[in-house]
Amino acid sequence: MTQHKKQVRSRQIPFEKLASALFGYKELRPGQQDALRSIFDGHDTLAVLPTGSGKSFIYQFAGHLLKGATVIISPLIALQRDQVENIGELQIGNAALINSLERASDSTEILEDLEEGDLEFLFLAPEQFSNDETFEKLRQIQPTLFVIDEAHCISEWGHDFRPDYLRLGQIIDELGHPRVLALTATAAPPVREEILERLHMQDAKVIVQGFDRPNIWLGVESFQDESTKKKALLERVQESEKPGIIYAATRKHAEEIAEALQGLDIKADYYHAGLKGDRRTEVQAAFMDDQLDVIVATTAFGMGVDKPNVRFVYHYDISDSVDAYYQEIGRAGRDGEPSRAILFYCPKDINIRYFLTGRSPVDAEEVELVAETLQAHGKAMTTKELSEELHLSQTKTMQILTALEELHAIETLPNGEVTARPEHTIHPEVALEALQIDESRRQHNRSRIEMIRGYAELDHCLREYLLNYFGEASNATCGHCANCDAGSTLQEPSADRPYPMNSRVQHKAWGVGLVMRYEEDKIIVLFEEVGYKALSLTVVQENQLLTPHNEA
DNA sequence: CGAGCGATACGTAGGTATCGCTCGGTGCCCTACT
Repeated sequence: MTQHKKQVRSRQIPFEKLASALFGYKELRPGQQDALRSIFDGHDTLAVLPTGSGKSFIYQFAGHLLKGATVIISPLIALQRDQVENIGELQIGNAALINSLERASDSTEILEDLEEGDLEFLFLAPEQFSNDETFEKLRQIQPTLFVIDEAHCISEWGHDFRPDYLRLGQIIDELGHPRVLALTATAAPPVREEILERLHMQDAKVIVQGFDRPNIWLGVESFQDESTKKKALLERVQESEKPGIIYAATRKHAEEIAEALQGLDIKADYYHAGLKGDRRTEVQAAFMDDQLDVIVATTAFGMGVDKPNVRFVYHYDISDSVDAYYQEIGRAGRDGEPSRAILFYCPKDINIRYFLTGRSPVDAEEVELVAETLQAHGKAMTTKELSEELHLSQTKTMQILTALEELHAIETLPNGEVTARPEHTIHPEVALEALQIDESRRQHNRSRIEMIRGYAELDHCLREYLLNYFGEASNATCGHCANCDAGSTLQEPSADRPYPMNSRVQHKAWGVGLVMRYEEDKIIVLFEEVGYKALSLTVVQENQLLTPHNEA
C-alpha cells in the first residue's frame, strides 16, 4: 500500500502531448519539463524559475495527474483567488480556497468535497493549519501533492512577520509527507538551502533556470541629499517611456512622490498596505489596465503582478536585500522588450532599512522569563497569551520563541501553540545560546543590507554582481548597465580565485560559509553564523584563513 | 537613523530656534462592535 508514492516513472508520461491537450501548450519550457520529471520520479522538488515561465502550470498539471488531493500554500488571499479562477477555466478538476473571509460552513463543505474527490485543488495560507478542524481533516485526507508557491516567503517572512511559514515542515510530516513541490522565482543559494531544510524535503531535486533578464538595463544614480534625489527621479520619470513602477520605503514617500508626479500631469497613484481593500484593488486594476502610467508603492505591491509592458522599475529608496531588489526589478520587461531598472541611491537611505529589519536584540532575562513561564504553565500556550502575561510585545515574544525553538528547548504544536518539552528541563545556558542565535540572525540581516549597499556602490558590471549573488558565474561584460556603458570592464577573472564560486569554505572563527563572489583582492563569503563577510585575499592566503569544507 | 510634529523659550508680537517625542514595512487571523 504505497499508493501515493507509487512510482509512475516519468518517462512513461507523454508530458508534451498532455500539456497540449489539457492546456493548449505548444511545447514545454525546459524548467517545466524538468520539474515534472522530478515530481513524477518521486522526488520532492524545488523549482526556481523566472516569472512568466509558467510555474502554476507545473502544479496544475501534476495535481491533475497524480491521484489524490493537492494542497497549495500561497501567501496572499488575492493570489489564491486568481489561481482558483485560473483553474476554473481549465478542465483539470475543481479548485477552492479556505480562509478567514469565507464562511466556516463553506470550509466544512470544501473539506468534504476534497475528501470525496470532488475537489482536486485546495488553496490555503500557512496560518490555516492553526485551525484544528482544518488540520485534522487534512490529516485524514492525506493529500498527495503539497505545493508551496512563492516559497522564498519561508526565509523572507518566516522569521518574524509570518512565523507559520517556519512550521510547514512539521505540517508536511504530520500529513504523512506528501510529495512536496516548492516554487519561487527568486532564491539565492542560501535561500534554496533554507527552503529544503525548513520544509523537511526528502530526496530533493533542485531545478534552477537562469536569473539573467538581459532586456532590463541596470543603473544606479547617487545623491548626497533627498531633495536632489527627488528632483532627479521626477525628471527621469517625465522623460521615461511608461508605464512604470516606483518603489519607496515608506507609505509617506510613496504618497509624496505620487502627488508630485500628478502635479506634473503624469497619471500616477500610490499603493501601500494602509489603503482600504477596495482602494488597493482599484489602484492595482487601473495600473494593470494602462489607465495609470506610474504606480508608486511600498513593498506591498507586486506579488502576483504579471504585467507584460512595464517599461521601468525605479527605486526611490534602496531595498533591504539584493533578493528583494531583484524580485522588484523583475517586474519590468516581462514582454522581453527593453526596460530600465534604476536605483536612486542616497547613502543615508540605508538607515531606514536597518531600522525596519533590525529588531532590537533579546536579553537574557526575557528569554529566561519566557522559558520559565512555559515550564511553569505545564500546558501549551499561544504567543498572544505569553506576550500578555509577560508584558512583552508579540514581535519580541515571537523572536524569543524562534530562538528557543531552534535550540529544541520548546516545541511548537501544529496548531501554533508552544510548550516546554517535558522530557528535558531548560538549562540556564539555554538563555545565552538563544541570545547567540538571535544575534546571528540579526547579523545575517545586516549583512544582507550590506550586500545591497555593495550593489549601490559598485564600480563594475552591475549585472555580474546580481548574477553572482544568485550563484551564476558570468564570463563577459554585460554591456547593458550603467557601469558597462561608462567603460568599466568586468572584474578581472584573475588567476587568484583559490576557491570556486559557490563552494563551501571553513573559517576558524566564523565557521562554514559559501563563496559568493570575488572583488578586486577580496573574497565575499556568506557564513551560516555571521552572514556576508568580505575578506582580503592576501590576508586569507598568507594566514590560511579559509579551508575547503566538504560536507559529510 | 532621521523626518516631522508639538511644546517651549524668547520677551510682549509674531516669528524662529531648539528640545524631545514618536514613528517608520510586508498579511494572515480573530474578536468585538456597529
